[in-house]
Amino acid sequence: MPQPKSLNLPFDPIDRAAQSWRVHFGPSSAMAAVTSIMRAHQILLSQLDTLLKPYDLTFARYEALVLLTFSRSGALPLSKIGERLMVHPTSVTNTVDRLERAGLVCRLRNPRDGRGVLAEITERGREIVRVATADLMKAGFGMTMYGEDELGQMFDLLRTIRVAAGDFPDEPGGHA
Amino acid sequence: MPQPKSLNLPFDPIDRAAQSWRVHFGPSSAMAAVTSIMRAHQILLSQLDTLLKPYDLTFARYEALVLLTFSRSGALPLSKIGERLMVHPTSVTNTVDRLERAGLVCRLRNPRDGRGVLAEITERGREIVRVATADLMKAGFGMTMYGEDELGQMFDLLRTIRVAAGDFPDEPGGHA
DNA sequence: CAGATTTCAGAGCTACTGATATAT
DNA sequence: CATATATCAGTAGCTCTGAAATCT
Repeated sequence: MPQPKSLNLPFDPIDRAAQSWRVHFGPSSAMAAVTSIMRAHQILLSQLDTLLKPYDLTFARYEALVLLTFSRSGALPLSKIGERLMVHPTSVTNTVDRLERAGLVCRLRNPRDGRGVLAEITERGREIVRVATADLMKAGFGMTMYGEDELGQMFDLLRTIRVAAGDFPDEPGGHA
Repeated sequence: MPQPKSLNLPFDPIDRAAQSWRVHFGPSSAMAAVTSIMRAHQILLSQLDTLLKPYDLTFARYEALVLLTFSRSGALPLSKIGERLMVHPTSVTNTVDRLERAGLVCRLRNPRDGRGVLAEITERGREIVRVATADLMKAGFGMTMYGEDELGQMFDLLRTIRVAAGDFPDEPGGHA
């Protein structure tokens, strides 16, 4: 049984590892939290990619498309896309390549900076975002087991590590 | 600037995306939580792999080594390794291949089941685990910005999605 | 023979390095 | 000229599918 299928273990593998860890090395809460994040990521990515597969999208490509939807003109420099999505420049090139081949995006020379390239979402791209987003929302982003309060707690908790990593300054002007 | 380096944006990109999301599609707390998990995973993996690079280990290979350390005989069937680490069988083969080539593990035919193969940690493997673990603990697993209580909250919150994914039954016999 | 374990070949995706062409 | 933007080639990692060999 690969990933998407349940593990169906009779015990929590992370909790068990944490117990062994405590015996062998000492305090293990950091290790348990890290491993939990890794596993949650794996579960979510698997579910989201499965939901998006009918549209020949990965979550990364979907995120890029949505970002373009949010922009006023429907077009953004590749550099800005990489910045917002927090991905490597070469990954952006690759992502836009795939989206362009699928006709969901087209490349334009940046009129305000000859060095740059804009990715502009096409009408077909907008349509795909509409239906894919409807699917994702129907599936609650794979987070239907959580209440609003818990989702907020998770965001707040994980904000700390993102601030510490230098993603952005820790200004109190957070979410409402 | 690649991944490990800070993004240094003047704002929280996830929070900003969540605001746009709310305007365009509606409630966005699930989306914000998912994206936060994705980013936290990326940050942590990058930091841990950097810490482990001097030992020619990835976090996945390190986890496998540690698991063997925890076993009584220092040897486990590959199938059991995949189960505990929640990774695909072919990934286990690959992981053990790399560890074996590095002399940290050796393969043995399972004496109790001719179909199976055991991975047994070598003395050199144990030594590497010792020093690598010391490094990781010194770095607090990249989680030094959190207190014990927050690490516990994170584990508890993420336990819910792991249970929902069918990893293990939701018995109250959690951690103490 | 049905089922479990492992391996292999091959594909896809993301990440990164280093080099390059272009424009500022 | 030094810097920024994007691309390309190549490497590496994990994941997964499908097929095969081996053994229970």
